[in-house]
Amino acid sequence: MEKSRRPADFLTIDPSSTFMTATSSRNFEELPENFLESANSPQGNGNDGAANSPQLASLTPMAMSSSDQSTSYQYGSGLKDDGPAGLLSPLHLDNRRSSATFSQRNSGIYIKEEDGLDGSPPQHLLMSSMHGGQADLDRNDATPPAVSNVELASTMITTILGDQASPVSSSSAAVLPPPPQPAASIASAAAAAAALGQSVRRNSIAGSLNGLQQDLKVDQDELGMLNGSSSGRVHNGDDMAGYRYQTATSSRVAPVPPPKRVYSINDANDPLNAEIDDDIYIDTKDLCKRIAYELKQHSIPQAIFAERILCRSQGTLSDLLRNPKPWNKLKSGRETFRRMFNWVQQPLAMRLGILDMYNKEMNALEKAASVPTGLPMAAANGGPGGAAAASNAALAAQAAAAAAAAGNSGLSPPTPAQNVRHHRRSSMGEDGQPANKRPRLVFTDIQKRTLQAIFKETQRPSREMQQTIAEHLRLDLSTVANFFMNARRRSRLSHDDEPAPYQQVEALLTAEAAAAVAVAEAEKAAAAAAGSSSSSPSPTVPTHTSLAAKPSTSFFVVSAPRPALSLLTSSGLTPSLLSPEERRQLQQQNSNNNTASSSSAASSPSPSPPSPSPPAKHPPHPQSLGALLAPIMAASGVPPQSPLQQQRLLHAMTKPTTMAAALATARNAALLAPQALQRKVFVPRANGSLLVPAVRRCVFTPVKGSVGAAAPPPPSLLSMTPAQLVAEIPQLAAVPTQALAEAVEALKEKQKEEQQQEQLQTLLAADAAAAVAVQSEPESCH
DNA sequence: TGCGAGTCAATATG
DNA sequence: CATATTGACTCGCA
Repeated sequence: MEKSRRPADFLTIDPSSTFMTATSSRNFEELPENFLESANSPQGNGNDGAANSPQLASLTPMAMSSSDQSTSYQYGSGLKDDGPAGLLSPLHLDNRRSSATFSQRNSGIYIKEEDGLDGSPPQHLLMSSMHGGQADLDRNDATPPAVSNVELASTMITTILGDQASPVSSSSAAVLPPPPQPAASIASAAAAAAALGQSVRRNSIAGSLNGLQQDLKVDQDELGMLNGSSSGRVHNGDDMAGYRYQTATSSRVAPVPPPKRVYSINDANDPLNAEIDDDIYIDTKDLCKRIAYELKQHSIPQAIFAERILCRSQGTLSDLLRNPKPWNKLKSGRETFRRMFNWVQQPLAMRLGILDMYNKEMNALEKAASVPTGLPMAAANGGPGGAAAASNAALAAQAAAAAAAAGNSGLSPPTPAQNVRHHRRSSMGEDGQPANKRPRLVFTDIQKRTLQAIFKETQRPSREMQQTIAEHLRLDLSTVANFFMNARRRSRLSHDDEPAPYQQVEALLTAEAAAAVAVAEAEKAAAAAAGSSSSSPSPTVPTHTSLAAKPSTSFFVVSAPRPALSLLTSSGLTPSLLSPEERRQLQQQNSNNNTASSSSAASSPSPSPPSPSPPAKHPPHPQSLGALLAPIMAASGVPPQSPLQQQRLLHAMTKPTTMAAALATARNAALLAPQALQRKVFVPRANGSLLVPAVRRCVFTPVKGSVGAAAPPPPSLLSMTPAQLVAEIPQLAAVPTQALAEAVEALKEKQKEEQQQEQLQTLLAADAAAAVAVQSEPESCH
């Protein structure tokens, strides 16, 4: 498995120590349905990972209370062996109290100084602040409201960090005017804390790390205690009032000109831009779970988080959260996950504060006077339970503080993706004139079905084929190209769970399983007929007992997938891709000009497109299912099948495999019990890999080779091995095995292409009428 | 130039 | 209203 990661490089999130705690049962309803499952999966289980890989690092659990002491707190110094670059140095805190200690010892952000930033060696700052109260804040149903802690915590922070923060000067805390309100003091404290972290990082104050850690240790312990017991409140009971006030104050305080949303590519001041060592492997899956949890926990809308933390759109975030690519597969996309990671590493107050900071920034930018500045998260704090309100009050204050800090500490907006669109095509013209805002194209059902069906057959159709498709579906070529591009990528994405290396294989979709098996069957039959193979081949490795010695001469199939049959019949690869309703509609619509309708009314809509510009190049093929099958039946001698069987046959026949496969399918389909499709066969890969049975796809691995000198064998022979071919056609004995094999493969390829094209024609023709009918709606495709 | 990656942002959907 | 979907766009790379 390529997924196997070097333990040392595996940075995962320990669900058990983060949101998978006894925190509260109420949380579970907000968690992904498979949350427990996944959280306890080996991959996601920090404990397991920790056990197996002592260097495995996990996300710091924050805002969590748990008696679980066995966190995957593995920021061992050995995590990295490149000396000073030891990312993620551990925060060694004692565990006096379970909840507080737990979060304490795991909290802190780990920032790696960039090597080239200031010339100093990479340094790592362990910044941690008032998250002592996080546990309580989050555990709002199990702990008395931790309210006044804010003040105490702030004081504490100020005391502990203030003096270190002061030297920061340059960009952050020093800029802060004396806060006029008590709340502001909190803000300044937080600002100091934040600034400290940044300054430390910025200045690479490596030496201060140890001392700071010590201080933080004490600080956190105390904070934790304080937070866990006190009940006062800095201000009155109006959390949001206080918060808003704070926000407003900080806004005033920081007369920073509306920071044009200019993105710094790499702002060293931004903790979210903290570098993550290349050797670190972030478990994006867990990260996303964690993020999703955090967002829900604090009622942070995706849009807010996406825009203010990640500088991405809501849709992007949603997509990432739902379909995170493995870290090792990410390229520039790591940036986004890195920010997520860094954000989640922050103390709770900081996390929320940053959000607010960006919020304010945005407000200033957009002059959205109507937009309340309050915390986006749990603003109304309808959060479950009254305790939540209380704790969130404290939280809000902290957040406000952090916000103030962040807002004045030079925190920069997120780093933009290198390839984000910088100019929206839908840009409003001057004076709000809605510039040519072409409505977004939405494929019609027919278009989509057709495209998807084709995609199943050919993930990468040739340019010509795309052109044909575009013509038939009345779409732009670019649209078709985009579709396949997107489909490929998203298909790839959705299959990321599968063994990646195998995806490099010329992967063909499910229905091929039938043909694949048929091929095997045909081979077997041929072999038997030729009398060459004395004994029946192994059920799992049909006919290929002798092929091990010459793997290049043949192909195997990997795992005929279980769902093959059902997919075969439902994949829509029938002459019509229409639903029954659609068929009815079309039959009605076409009843007028539909004179020579196909014989099979049930499955064949009128193929004659009444379009003004019919695709002359590709005249429709009024073929019914029966008509399509007839030749096959005749050729194979297979008696008429049930409709379902016919569909299977047709499907198999139209697969982009070889005609041999189709014929073999036809010949054997009747004999093939559904179980037959579950047989396992194997594909010898160049790298020796094999697909596992669970793989959904059936894979052919045709041998690449030049066309040999051998005469083209009949289609049904293409599925044979050279030995079988020779047995079948003695004349071929003179042909070298290798040449024979190559010739066969070349022919297969050729036939495959031809059939793809034919199939496409059929497909398109069959749906032409429907497509036209549907597309003739006012929407028009282009 | 074509493709893939990463996104945006309009729309769907719940 | 929040989240999910998805066609199209931009950028980097081979």
